[in-house]
Order: sequence, then C-alpha cells, then structure tokens
Amino acid sequence: MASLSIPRLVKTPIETQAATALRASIVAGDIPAGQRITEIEIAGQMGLSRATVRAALHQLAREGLLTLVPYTGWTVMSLSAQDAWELYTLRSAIERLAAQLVAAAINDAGKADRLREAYEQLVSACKRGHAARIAEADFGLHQTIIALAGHRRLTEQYALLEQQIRVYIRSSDALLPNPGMVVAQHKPIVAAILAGDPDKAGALSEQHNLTEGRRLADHLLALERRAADARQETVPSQRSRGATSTRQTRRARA
Amino acid sequence: MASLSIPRLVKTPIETQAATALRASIVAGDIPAGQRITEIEIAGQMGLSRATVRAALHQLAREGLLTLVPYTGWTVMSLSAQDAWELYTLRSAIERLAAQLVAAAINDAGKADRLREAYEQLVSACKRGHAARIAEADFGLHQTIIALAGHRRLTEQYALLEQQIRVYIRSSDALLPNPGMVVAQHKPIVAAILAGDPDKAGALSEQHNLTEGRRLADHLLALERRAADARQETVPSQRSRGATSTRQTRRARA
DNA sequence: TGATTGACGATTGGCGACAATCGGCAATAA
DNA sequence: TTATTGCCGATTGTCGCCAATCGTCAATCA
Repeated sequence: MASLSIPRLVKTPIETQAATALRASIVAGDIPAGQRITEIEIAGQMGLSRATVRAALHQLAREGLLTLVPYTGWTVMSLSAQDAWELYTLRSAIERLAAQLVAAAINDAGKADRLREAYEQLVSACKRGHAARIAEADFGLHQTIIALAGHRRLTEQYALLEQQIRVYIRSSDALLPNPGMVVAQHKPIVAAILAGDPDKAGALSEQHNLTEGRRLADHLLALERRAADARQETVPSQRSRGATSTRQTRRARA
Repeated sequence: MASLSIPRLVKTPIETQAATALRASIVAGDIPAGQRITEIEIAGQMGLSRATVRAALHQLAREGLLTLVPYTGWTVMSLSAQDAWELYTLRSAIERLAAQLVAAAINDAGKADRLREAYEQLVSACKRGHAARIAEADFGLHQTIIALAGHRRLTEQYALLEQQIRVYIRSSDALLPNPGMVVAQHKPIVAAILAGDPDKAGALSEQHNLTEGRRLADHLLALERRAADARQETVPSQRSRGATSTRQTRRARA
C-alpha cells in the first residue's frame, strides 16, 4: 500500500500562525501604518493568551513591521523619506546580486523556463491593464529571480524588504503603473539573465530598481510635504486617553 | 542646577539582556557551532524563567544563530559550504552598497576623518603583527564604512551577517592574516572612498569581499573534506540519550 | 527475527497571574 | 498661575504550571 493520497499535514505552532495572520493584516493595510496596537487587544481579538500574541508581536518587530514602545504599546511601522531611501537602495543591491547569480547559472535545469514563464505572466497582465494584477505580476517576476538564485539568506532578506515595501506602497497614494513602461523596463533585464550575462544583468537590474525606487520615494516625499502643509492650517486638537480608543504612535521616554 | 553629572541609566529588559549574553556566548564560541541546547538548561544556568529564556532564544533564531527543533531542542548554527557562499556573496553586496554611499557623501562633516582613523588603526595593528588585533581592526574598518553610510537597515543587516561570519571563522581553523596583504587590500578601497568615487569604491569593495570570501569558503570546504575522510575511518558509535548530556544537532522529522 | 504498537521521559508550546513600568491627571505648594 | 508630587489605570515584563509533541525503548505480534 504505497500511498493513500492522504495529504501531509503541516503543523504550525499557534505562535507562528498568529505572527503570520498579523503580518498579513499589516501588509494588507487592515492595520494601518503608524497604528498603535496592544497585546491585550490583539489577544482578545484572536482568542489567544497574551503571552502567545506577545511572541508573535516580537517576531514581527524583528522583521521591522512593528516597533515596541516598552510598557506603552506597539506601533505599526511608519514610513519616512529616509525609510524609502533605505528600502530602495537595499532592495537594489539585493536584486542586483540575485540577477547576477541567476544569469551565471541560467543553464541549470528549468531556470530559464521559470523565468520566461514569470515574464510572460507580467506581459499578459500588462495587456489586460488591470493595475493590481500588474503589480502582483511585477512582484512575481522579481520574486522568481530571487528564488532562482538558490540563496536562502538572500531570499529571506528579500522577503523582509518586500513586505516593508508593500506596507509602504499601500500607505501612500501609490502611483499607477504604466503597462507599456513596465514591460519595457523588465525586458532587457530578463534578456540579459537569459543570455547568461551576469554583469549586464546586475547593472540593468540595479538601474531599474534605483530609478523606480527614487520615483516612488520622491512621490512619497511630495505627499508628506502636502500633508505637512495641510497640518499647519488645522487647529491643534486636544489629546486624551479614551478607555477603548486606539492610539497613534508616541515617543518613548528612553 | 543644569546637570549633576549623573549618568543616564539605560534600562534593558531581562529578555533582551539574556539574548545579548547568549549571542555573545555563541559568537565567542563558548557555545560551539552545532551544539544542542535546551531552554531548561539555559534557564537553569541563567537563573531565569524558562519563558524568558525562550523569548531570547527565539530572538537569536530570527538572527540565524540558532535553529529550533520543535519539542526537541535548539541547535547553534552549523556551517556548510553553501552557508559560506551565502554569507560572503551577501556581505559583498552589502559592503559594495555601503562603499558607494560613503564615497558619494564623503564630504559630509567628519566622515573622512573617521574613515582615515579606522584605516590608521588597521595599519597600526598590522605593524604590531598581533593576529587577533588585526582581525578586530579589519572588522572595525568595515564596520566604520557601514556606519558612515547612515543607513539603519544596512547597518542592522550587516550586523547579522557579521555575527554569523564570526561564528563561522571561529568554528574553523581560521586562516592567519598576512599583515602586508591586509593593508594592501584595503588601501585602494579607502582611497577610492576618500576620493569620492562611488563606482570605483563599490567595485573595489566587492572584489575584495568576493576574493576573501571565496578563499575562506574554500578553506572550510577543504576542512570539511578532511573531516569527512576522518569520519569514514571511525567505527560508528552507539547513540543514546543521557539524562544530562547535551546533544549534537539532530534532524527534525518535519 | 523483524515490524508494529504503546508507554514514558524529555523537550517545547501555551496559559493565566503577579510584578514592573509608564504617562496622564488631580492635588498641592509656591 | 505654574511647577511639583503622588496616585492610578493601562500597558508590557516575567513567572511557574499545565498541555502538547517528539524520540526512544520495551513489549508484543506475525
């Protein structure tokens, strides 16, 4: 009796499941950037012990998605121009390395096919012109290149950057992608990788990421300026601690 | 009464202190690479609750220094040729970015002086010829370049890589540095950064890191081969679970 | 004799309760 | 009125204990 077609269950500790669910909520924007949350509140909503939730929150803090304000609460990452700069410069360095590694090993079994497949999905999404699909296919192509590098630490590091970038994009008035430009930007990178040219692949990848990253960061900076201008025209409001209201981020005294 | 010269106390939760102490023990080799440890044992030694130690261990797992084998124990990171390759390729990408960023902003107040200072300390250590001092001054120069980039995520990522590299170096029969070569390798990098040439600084930095990283990885591979040869000549020993003995790494069934 | 099952010791997983810390607000003093 | 102090509610920090899981070994079966 070789196999009964019974699927293998993947057991995941509840701590890890809680971290996964919270991560998804943050990245999806259900818990907005800058939001204050507390262990008690989340534990209540999830039906778990506070200690379990606490472990999950610490996990997300390590990933940069949350910041702990000791004895006060936790805040979802908030984003500045400096954060944007850090994210896109680091992402560009990581993706350059991946493009080089994949180009150098593109003759390995199946790699070229997988890359072509991911690129075709991007082209397909751009033809349909649906913005969310384009964005996902764009991310998908990048992820494929990263995965094909066969470099666990690189993959893990990239995932951390990606989720922060997703929070970033979602919390801003994200720019709509131009489908024609998206394809045009990625085509030479894919071609260089498929041609097995690490230097060219790395350089093109880096250029693409720096250009797009700067553009998005500039856009956010403009948004921040507009928000700051608008804030100067409103009357400062009283702040008090409501019994059940959630809090915006606040400074720890440390 | 402006100031009483009373130093500001920096309070650190005991969880964090435990993580810091354990990290230091692992990086220093007091807990060897590949070693199995348990929460009960560590909690007993540290005089803390197991839950507190557990939080610290999870922190270090996130940093890649420990691996959790569920319901069985924790193991200190062990190192393969793949790990070595991952570490040096990623380190090289990170340091290239830092060299570029510092070169582009080398005219900022104090940066050139700090870089020169770190380099002089390396030269000084090499003149004295004391291996541990050379290694520390070498790390110090790299750390200075990273810190001067003014990029928090980069600094944090580099710290994680660095500590893994330290475990790596300590667990192998580390190569002794040749003082003259160490200076010669770093001089052109520092010069390019001070000249404000990001492209040249990045390229030289990358080349240096890839060369040194490959050399160390090859060295470790040779060690692994020697160990594997030696292992084939010994009689496989019985394995049993002693009540108090610590365990070597074992495979999870997942 | 080899394969299977069940029990048990050793471990981590998760819980709720007590302890420590922080910030806001009211009371008090100058 | 402003500055200081003390109290309290709300939060995280830490603890010890029960629950769940895993691997090993002995007993049983074919």
